[in-house]
Amino acid sequence: MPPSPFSLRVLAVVRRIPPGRVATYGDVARLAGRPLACRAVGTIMARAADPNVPCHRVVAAGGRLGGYGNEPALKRALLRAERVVVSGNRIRAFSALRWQGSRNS
DNA sequence: ACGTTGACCATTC
DNA sequence: AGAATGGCCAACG
Repeated sequence: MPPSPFSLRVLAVVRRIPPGRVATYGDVARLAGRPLACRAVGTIMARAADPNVPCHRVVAAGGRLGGYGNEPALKRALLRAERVVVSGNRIRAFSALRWQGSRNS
């Protein structure tokens, strides 16, 4: 079934997240034009099968890892692979790594 | 720190 | 069409 425009918007935003940086579901929702659609972003991510979208760079608020479809440990590993230091369920220097799109990429 | 509650949105049943 | 679900978020108790 064809994805909704908002889904594509969300995917587009996530695609723009630079390596080594992260964004929260809320941020992605905001950048996608629906500041309150944080949940929808989760749903879209969970169902999105687009390999171009590094959904592992999308984390929960407060620097928490959030979840991941099948393997949450994989998300952690992927982030670590991009120099993002993850401690337990939390990201170190999250505030610094957080990409809000309004800054320089 | 933890569970609950309210709110918002897309997708799936 | 209506209800339930989900990788949420923030506020409250």
